[in-house]
Amino acid sequence: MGLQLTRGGEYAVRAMTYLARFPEGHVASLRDIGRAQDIPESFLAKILQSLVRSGLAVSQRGAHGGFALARPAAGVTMRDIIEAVDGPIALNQCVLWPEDCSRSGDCELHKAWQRAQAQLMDVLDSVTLRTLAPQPVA
Amino acid sequence: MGLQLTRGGEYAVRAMTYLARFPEGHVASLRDIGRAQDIPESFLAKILQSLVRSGLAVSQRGAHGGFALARPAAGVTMRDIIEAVDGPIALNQCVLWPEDCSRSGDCELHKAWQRAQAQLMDVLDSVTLRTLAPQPVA
DNA sequence: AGGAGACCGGACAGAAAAGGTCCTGTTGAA
DNA sequence: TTCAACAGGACCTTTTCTGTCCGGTCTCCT
Repeated sequence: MGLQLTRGGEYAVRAMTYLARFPEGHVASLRDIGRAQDIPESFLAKILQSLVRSGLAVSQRGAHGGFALARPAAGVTMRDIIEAVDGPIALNQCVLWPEDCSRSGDCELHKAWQRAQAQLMDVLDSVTLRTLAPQPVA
Repeated sequence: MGLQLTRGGEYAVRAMTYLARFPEGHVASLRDIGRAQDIPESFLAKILQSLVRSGLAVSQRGAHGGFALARPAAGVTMRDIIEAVDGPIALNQCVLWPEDCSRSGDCELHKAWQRAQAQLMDVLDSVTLRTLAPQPVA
C-alpha cells in the first residue's frame, strides 16, 4: 500500500514501550518481551540488536541477561526508535537527497514534500517513551 | 526503508502536474506524458487508468486520444492523486481500522499515530495541482 | 571449572509488494 | 476501413519485508 510503518518499526516501538514500563535499568529478556508484546522472538532478536547498536537499548549477556533502556524514557522519541530499525524516514527520496533531485531548487512539489515531512517529524519527535508508557511499576 | 511514497504515486503526481500546465480540457497522449516526465509508458498506462477510474482524469480513446484533467487544477489535491493510485494513506494499520487494534481506546501510541497522520493529511490536502503547476501555457 | 541461560551475528528463505511488460481487445476519427 | 490510442488482464522480475536457524560468545551460578 505504500507510505506505511513497517512491522519492524511497530514491534520496536512496542518493545521499547514495554521496557519503559519498568523502573529505570530494569532488564527484561527477549522471551519476556516477545511474550508480553506478542512478537515473534527470533524476529524481535534482530530488532533489539538494531536498537542496541543505535544506542537506544543496552543488552546484558549471560544468565539473567536481557535488555533495558539505555537512557531515561523521556529522552527516547518515536522517531529515534523507528529510524534505528528502519533507517532514516523520508516520505520521498528528494527530501532526503536533494542533490539527486534535478528540480530541487524551484520545485513546488519538493517544497510540499518537505513541509509534509516536517509536520510528521514534529509529531514523531515530540512523542517519547514517557508519553507512551504508563508510569513505571515498582 | 519503509514509510515512503511509491514510485507509482510519484509518477501520478508528476503526470497530473504535467496535465495541469495546459489550458483546461487539453488532451495529452500517454506517449507525450511519458516522454515529458520520463516515466515508462507501459507503467504510466496503468497509473493513468487508476486516475481515470477514480474520476481525477478523463480519457479519450481513438485517434488523437489521450488524457486530460477531469476538473480544474485547483480542485485536485496531492492526497487525491496519491490515494487514487496507492489506496488510502495510513501511517499504520490501527489508524485506518481502529477496530482491528485491540488497544485503540486508551492507547497513547494510537493517539500519536493519529496526530501524525492528521498533520500529514493537512499538508497533502492543502496542496493542489494549481499549487504545483506553473500557470497554464496558452 | 563447568554448565546453562541468554544475547550476537550472519546466512538463509518464504511471502508479499513494488515496479514494469505484453498482448489482446475496443474505441473513434479521418 | 484503417489506424492511432486507450482498456484491461495476465504475467514477470526485483526488491523489501518478515521472519527462521544455527554456531559462537559471554556471564552468572554452582
